[in-house]
Amino acid sequence: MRRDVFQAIADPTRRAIIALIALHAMTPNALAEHFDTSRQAVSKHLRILTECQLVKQEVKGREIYYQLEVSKMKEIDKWLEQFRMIWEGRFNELDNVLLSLKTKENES
Amino acid sequence: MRRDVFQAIADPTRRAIIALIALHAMTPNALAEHFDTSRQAVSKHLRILTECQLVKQEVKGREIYYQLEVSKMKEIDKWLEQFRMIWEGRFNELDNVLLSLKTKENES
DNA sequence: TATATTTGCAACTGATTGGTTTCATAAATA
DNA sequence: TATTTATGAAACCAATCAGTTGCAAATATA
Repeated sequence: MRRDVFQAIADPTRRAIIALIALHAMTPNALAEHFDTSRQAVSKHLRILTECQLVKQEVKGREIYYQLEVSKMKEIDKWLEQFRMIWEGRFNELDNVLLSLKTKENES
Repeated sequence: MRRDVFQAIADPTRRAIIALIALHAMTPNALAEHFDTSRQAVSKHLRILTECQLVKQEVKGREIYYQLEVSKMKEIDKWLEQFRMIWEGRFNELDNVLLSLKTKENES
């Protein structure tokens, strides 16, 4: 199943999970206490987040601590970059980005 | 129908539409030429983008020019802010943000 | 005025989503 | 060893999604 960072953060519960584990690693059980859904539902969200590498696991006995893969969050930031230039009125830099995007496109 | 910016950018076609109209306003017909889907499908995407105020329309005769509402893109940027502090290792600033988030929570 | 163009909307469809309940497995503990 | 705890996986379900085709309305053009 092809997982996508943008699809992963589309769900509000998953965004809340991300915000929680950004502070410190947490187990599924501990996470589930913060939500109205079942532990299994949280587990499914964690699977999706794992599939797109937004979180990583650290097994500790029978517990699994989930923590945020911060580097993956940068992908969203990277996508925003082009628009940030627009809203900051940095049109010259925008031209450069568009050029490099086009070059990449031709490469692939 | 409650529309959300994060849900809106979850779809790759919608992200492509956003990238296109970020450069200059476009009509649904012109946009549809860039995709393999029907004009009506693009129109549905535009409706979703309009509902969450990511795009705005400018009617010109029988044509409708869609353009990006850049300010709405900042919402994503705003959400990223807390994590950007983590990946930049600016933990002191992070503390301040978390504090203000908690204060806001108590206010509402 | 008759016709062509641009667009949005409605109805339908198969796939995906987020949730549930039930079960299996592995580790900790009595 | 028997039991409890922590977890993931499977099967199922209602709702939503992204696409389609067909249509209606409004504007431009012949």
